[in-house]
Amino acid sequence: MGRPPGFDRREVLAAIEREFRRNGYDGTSLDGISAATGLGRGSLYAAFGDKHALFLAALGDYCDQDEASGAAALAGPDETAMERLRAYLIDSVDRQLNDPERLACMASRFTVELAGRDQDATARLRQGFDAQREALAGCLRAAQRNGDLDPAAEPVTLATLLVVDFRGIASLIGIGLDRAELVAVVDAALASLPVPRPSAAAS
Amino acid sequence: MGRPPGFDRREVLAAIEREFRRNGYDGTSLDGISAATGLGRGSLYAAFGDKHALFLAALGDYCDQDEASGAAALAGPDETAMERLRAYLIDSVDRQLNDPERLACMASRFTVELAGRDQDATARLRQGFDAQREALAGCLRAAQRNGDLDPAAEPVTLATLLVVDFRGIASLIGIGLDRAELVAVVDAALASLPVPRPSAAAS
DNA sequence: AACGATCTGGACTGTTCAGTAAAGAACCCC
DNA sequence: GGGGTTCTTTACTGAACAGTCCAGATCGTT
Repeated sequence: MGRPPGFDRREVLAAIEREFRRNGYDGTSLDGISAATGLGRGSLYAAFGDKHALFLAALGDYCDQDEASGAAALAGPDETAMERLRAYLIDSVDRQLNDPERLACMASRFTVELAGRDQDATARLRQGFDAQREALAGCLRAAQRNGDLDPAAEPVTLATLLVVDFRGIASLIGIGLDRAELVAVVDAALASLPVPRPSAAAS
Repeated sequence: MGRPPGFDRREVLAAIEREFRRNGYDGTSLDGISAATGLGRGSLYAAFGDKHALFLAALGDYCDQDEASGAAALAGPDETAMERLRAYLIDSVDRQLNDPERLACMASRFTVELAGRDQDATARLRQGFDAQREALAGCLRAAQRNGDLDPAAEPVTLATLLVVDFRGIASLIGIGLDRAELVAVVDAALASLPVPRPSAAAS
């Protein structure tokens, strides 16, 4: 009963996410969001609440998708764990490079902008960080099982290092590094993972 | 001739820098800067120009100091190059951890916030990036000369990787990683630098 | 086809913003 | 100590902001 909403929630959230991603939290106005989504302010307030709630909805939606796609990209058989790792990192570089505005991902951007200021956002970002790190750690454990990685290495620490690399690269793309440099950095990061001791030969 | 300014330019720039660093570019108001510096808007405009010029002055001042202190911390005899490298990274972690608000450094913050939007700022940040990378590359070359690092490794690529680590860590401190984790990541990053081939024994 | 519930979009409010202008205070030089 | 130059403060302007509200449009239900 009553009139149904005339918009697709996912589409609207995607447009909102892009608006925040481009302009930052403070730099984004409700007028801008209204223009980007085609919805009036009244509709936005009725559907999502105030600016902060609106932002959290967009951030949550982004994180949900990011966590799911990351976990999917890194899951698979032990034999190809290292390949998946490289593909995951290269893919994130290319996705940002191919973005029409080369915008950093939501996570990188708002971890810097909102940490220590917006507890709700920080909590959601922390959850995303944990998920990304755990997905990477799982892939590293697979690589260890396959003999591609020193079994004595601590997967969580190395996974943290990879997230650090991931975020650092996302930050620095905006400064003008070209694809070749970025790929070289990714390869250097992967090449530097501890190889198995010679005594413990691989299968 | 005429009345001299009643403030210390460096002090004022430091206060302005902190204000921008805490609130971001869009989140910083001239009222806030006025309160933080004790100067009226008129004085600020007369001394530095508009908000953008004011920001660039603070950013430039920060970068100048950062580049100088980084180069100084990484310069020294070949024998202790690896120690300097570790001290440099640990030191940057501690400085941010000890910051009363755990604010990320100017470079990390504004590379994310202003890339692709503020050409002047991006250019200055790029210059800072190049300086940091070159200082790190110099230290890596020293380590190579001392036999601590594979002489076949490309110092600039590894230096880029270290800047990536540096920026990534700066981003992630805000998310709540504790010091032990961060130190472990720094050590993992350093441990993973390519060691010399066994055939080429050190001096 | 008419009702009522829900959605929609524009108008409105009070606040804050960046930037300007002018009046007043402080200082150096002569 | 006076004059002129520079600094400092305050008040002001027009625009943009977040958030609210309501009249009208739209659709499922009966």
